[in-house]
Amino acid sequence: MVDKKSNIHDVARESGVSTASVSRTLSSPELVSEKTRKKVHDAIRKTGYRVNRAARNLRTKTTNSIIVLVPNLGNPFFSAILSGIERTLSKEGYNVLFCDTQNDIEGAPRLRDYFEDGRTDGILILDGACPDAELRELEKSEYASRVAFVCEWVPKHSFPVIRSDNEKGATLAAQHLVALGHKHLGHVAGPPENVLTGVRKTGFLDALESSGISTGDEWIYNGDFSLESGVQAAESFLQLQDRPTGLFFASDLMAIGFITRVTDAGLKVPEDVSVIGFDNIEIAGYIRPALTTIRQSRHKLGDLAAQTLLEGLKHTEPSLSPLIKVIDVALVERQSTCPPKK
Amino acid sequence: MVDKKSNIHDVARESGVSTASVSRTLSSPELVSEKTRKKVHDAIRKTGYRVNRAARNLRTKTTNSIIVLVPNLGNPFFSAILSGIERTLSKEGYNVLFCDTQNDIEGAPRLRDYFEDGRTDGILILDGACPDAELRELEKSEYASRVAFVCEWVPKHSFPVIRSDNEKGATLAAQHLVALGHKHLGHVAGPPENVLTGVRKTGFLDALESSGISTGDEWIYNGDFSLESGVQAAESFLQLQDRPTGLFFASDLMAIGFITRVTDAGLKVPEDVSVIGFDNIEIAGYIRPALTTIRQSRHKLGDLAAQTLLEGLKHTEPSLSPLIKVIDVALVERQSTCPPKK
DNA sequence: CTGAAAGCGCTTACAG
DNA sequence: CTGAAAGCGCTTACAG
Repeated sequence: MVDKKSNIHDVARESGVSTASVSRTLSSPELVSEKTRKKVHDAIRKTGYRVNRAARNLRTKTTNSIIVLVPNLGNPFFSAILSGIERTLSKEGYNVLFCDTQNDIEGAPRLRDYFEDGRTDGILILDGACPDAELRELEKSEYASRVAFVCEWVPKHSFPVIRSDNEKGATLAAQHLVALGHKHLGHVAGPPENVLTGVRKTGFLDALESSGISTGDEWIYNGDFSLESGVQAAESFLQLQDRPTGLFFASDLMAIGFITRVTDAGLKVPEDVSVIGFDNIEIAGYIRPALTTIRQSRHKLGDLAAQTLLEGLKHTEPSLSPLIKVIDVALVERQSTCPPKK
Repeated sequence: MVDKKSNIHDVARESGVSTASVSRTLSSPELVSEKTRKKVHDAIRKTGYRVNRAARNLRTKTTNSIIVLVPNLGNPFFSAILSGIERTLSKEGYNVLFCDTQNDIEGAPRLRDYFEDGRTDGILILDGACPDAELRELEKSEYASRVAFVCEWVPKHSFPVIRSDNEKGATLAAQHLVALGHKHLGHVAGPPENVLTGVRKTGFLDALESSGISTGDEWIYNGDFSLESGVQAAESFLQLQDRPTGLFFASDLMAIGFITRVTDAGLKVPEDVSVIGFDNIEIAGYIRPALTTIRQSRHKLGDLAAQTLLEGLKHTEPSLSPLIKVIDVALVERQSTCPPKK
């Protein structure tokens, strides 16, 4: 029954109505009589007609697509977030394009070009290292309400940000360690230029102060969130004369890399050093000692980000006050923390 | 200098040539005199012109997009493959759309619709559970050369398949275990309906036979590739009267789940039971004991799949003999295997 | 090498 | 409620 690809004219002919009526029964059925609707639907079934997206997009100046900018698609940390984004967006009928921002360093279009291209209706950015100039340009443009940040963000911009409650996470980590009796603590942070690095570090130190622990002599190490940098942190830790008894890591992967290296060196976790991570990636519960960590609801993050962006597409004007949606986090106590040795 | 979005007419006016010349200098510059090209490029710079994709797509009946069908975007196993796909495709100027096949169970278009929609130029499928009827329909259609499978596949179809050398991987695992002196072996496989399950299981058993080990009494357990199913396998293993001394797992995640559970129960890996995985995911080298496994080049898999599909887009006719590209695998020896106890 | 013009397949103001 | 017609922004045979 189907063979040659059919277009709206074929359907119009088949059903004996105008192309306008065909188009309307598809886009605004309430404008069309039931009788016509039925004829059109029959004809569509008979012809196997499908609306041509390119034509519709050209006509309506819309793309039905959302671009997601990810710093590294190969990093499993993002997978749950992306899954949440995809689910919500595809449910609303959007195509989801993923762009790895590391890959197209060279020929990458400027952010604004994605819009002027007619390539996207909106952009979701998971990359805090986004070029400032391009963001400023977008901010002043008519596309300002079509951009949102997830997880990471660039400070001093007015785009919505959907992120975890990093401050609370860091505070929970500090309080947990303090409650166990630790006094000499350390922090393995992300890279200095990353937004999350500052927020989590400050949150951790502030919470220590509030708990009556004078800060200033903590051991601080800057990693890059990866397993390997956890190993590096361990190397450095092992050189220390006076080692902290408890450590807060800005990512689970770094915590895991650290535990592995330090265990190989003969130390015991948590007896010799308590370790608490951040993220609660799936494997955290499966390594031994099972990792105590801060749970981030990554799926929810993606979900909410998609919803927020969709909301933004409806308004032409960007919201006046910068919109920040903070997702709750929680301490997940497992085996990698315990009271310090006397 | 840029404000209102400009179109090809603006550029034509600005440069004093026809829209045809503008279009040509962008798409087929060799057809245009250098003088005209220069005028056009100047005008483009001045106006900030960008080709409207929807219009070009409509006109050329092309989409410049490739759809990637993934069974579960949240599964980190796929991330490296997707990264390879995205890199290769975006380098060639394609948009990459990811669709989670679990998500859109309901409103998912039939495969053929993605083409008739004008939504894609090609489809890359990572999901062996693809509906057979839709594949048959595609196979007979004009789109037959625009589809390729990666990692997994559906048997008895003529689409290209880009996959790892699963047979060799299973053989290497068997030979490694046998070389260590193991005689009583077991296999934790994927789910029965998965293509990889059969291939890896058969490869393993055949290699055992060839090594002079009579097969038939191995312990076989069907998991689903996940950490949790590795734990389940361990539960079952612990009940066994006469336990195998060496186990081959169809995924690293299952191997890791198994090690964790069995270690909690007081067994020692590898002394009490040798474990070998499949995949070589990054964490495999960081757990303890470090996991002996079979390396799959996931990035390369994605890369080659993208190239193969792109190649297919150039030909109208599907290749006569089904195209199968097999990527080499290798044994990665670490700490989770050793000779059996006497 | 260049331009005028048709047309890709839709949607939607406009008129009835 | 319906249809005729314009037009979204390109590309490309065709003629010169």
